Amino acid sequence: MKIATWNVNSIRTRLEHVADWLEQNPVDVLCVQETKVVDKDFPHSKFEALSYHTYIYGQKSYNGVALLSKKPLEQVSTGFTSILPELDPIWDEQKRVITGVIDSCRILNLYVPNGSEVGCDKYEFKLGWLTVLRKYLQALLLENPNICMCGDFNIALEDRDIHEKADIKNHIMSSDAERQALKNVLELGFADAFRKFTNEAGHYSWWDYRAMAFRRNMGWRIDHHYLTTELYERAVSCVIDKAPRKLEKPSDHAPVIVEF
Amino acid sequence: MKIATWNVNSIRTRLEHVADWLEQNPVDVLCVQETKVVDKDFPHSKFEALSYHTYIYGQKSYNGVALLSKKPLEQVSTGFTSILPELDPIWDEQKRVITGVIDSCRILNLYVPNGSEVGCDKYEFKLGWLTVLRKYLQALLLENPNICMCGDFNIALEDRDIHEKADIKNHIMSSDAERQALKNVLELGFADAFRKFTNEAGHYSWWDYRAMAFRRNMGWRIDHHYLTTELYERAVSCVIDKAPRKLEKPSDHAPVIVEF
DNA sequence: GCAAATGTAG
DNA sequence: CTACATTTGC
Repeated sequence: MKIATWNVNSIRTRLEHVADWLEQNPVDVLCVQETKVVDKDFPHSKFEALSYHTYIYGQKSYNGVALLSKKPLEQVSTGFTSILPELDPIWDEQKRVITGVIDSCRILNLYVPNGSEVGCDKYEFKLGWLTVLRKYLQALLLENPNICMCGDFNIALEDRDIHEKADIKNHIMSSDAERQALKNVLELGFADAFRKFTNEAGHYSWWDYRAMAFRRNMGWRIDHHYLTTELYERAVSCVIDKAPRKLEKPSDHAPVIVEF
Repeated sequence: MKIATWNVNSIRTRLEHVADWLEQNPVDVLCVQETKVVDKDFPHSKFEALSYHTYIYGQKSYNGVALLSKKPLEQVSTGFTSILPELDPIWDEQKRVITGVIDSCRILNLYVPNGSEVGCDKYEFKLGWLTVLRKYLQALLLENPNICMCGDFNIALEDRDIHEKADIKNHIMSSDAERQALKNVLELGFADAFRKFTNEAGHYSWWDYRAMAFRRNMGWRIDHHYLTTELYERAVSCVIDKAPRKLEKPSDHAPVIVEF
């Protein structure tokens, strides 16, 4: 089974890129982030024409996630509160979480808050969101031993995941508190699929639009597949496809594909 | 000699349309309105590559006029105040006037204010601007017996120049005061080149982007060539080229070409 | 309906 | 650097 994750930075603007990529890379499930579209305007038909089922959780302008799946998904749910009803609804005001089950494997598609800059209100929201994610996963794990948690985490967990080694501790996406908050999540029993196969630095999934970052390979590896033990054992590959980032008007992220 | 006028609604957005059109229609002078660009950002090189000289008078976001000429122009000047220095400088805050001489013929390229709606401040400004234009022309005529005054006049002088005959008197671009203000200008000795050759209604140069106006030919003839007597006698054709209005992302105006 | 500017987010 | 919303102008 192949599961891909891709922050497309607007599904409508990137519609041709995403459809073309799916035709070339007929993965079982594509986890999409930053759809930036309300549900009534999601371009279902383009993906239905490629024989994909669509599951969406969108909002106006910002955020928004979707699952595109060859086979129908089961037990689809959106947001934290559908699993944790007692939760403060503020955690679902931004649409960042969608999940479904395929072949007894729960696919969890996340768009973790960016956090803007270390110490600001959005940064605190990001850290809080990750503690909510931990609780949410504890609930999921009770029912689902096999979870593929993927998406745009907006965190580079290790220095080898970042091109720039200077001032990492004060930078958003690599500060100690962010890394620790993510480690606290992973400690529930998740491992990084990409690092099962590749140990070197220099592999990234996101390059800022500014300063010709892609041409200079000044990137960050912030899009991940975190797998529970059995799935991690079964994993046979995890690769970043830089090709779509080279197209005209690309997303700033590249798709990442795991096979298990 | 062929002189064209075309409100391009942003020279940068329409750069390919205008360059392609000039290649297909190598007129001697193209008078451009609504360039919407400051002088330092005008795309000179595109037109120089087509062997055109460029003379510009632009501003940020709004208005802006340009002359594109195969042969160098002489006595180029911009704004009313360069000819009428005693004039209140408010009349040149908006960049709407550029002129130059070729083969003893003065080409005057105008972007007359739109006026928004009858009776408002902008409407009064439009009427005032036309009285200033009259004074400006009186000065020009002292030196130049042959003047081709063209551009976007934002006035349809006769009912046959408008698709819609209802409520014309209260509509911007066809109110009595606007028509009279323009007639007062023309009375200095100008005649409408287009009407030398075509008497029927149904010929327009502008169609609103809204309500599928072009598809329904709900247009207005507001882009004109007004010629002094000798030029009018020499004129051999005056045609509206609707082809560019049919392209993807067109200007709302079509070019109009006079030959004399 | 379009184009441009501004502001926000990333 | 890019995407989207909003405002202004036509």
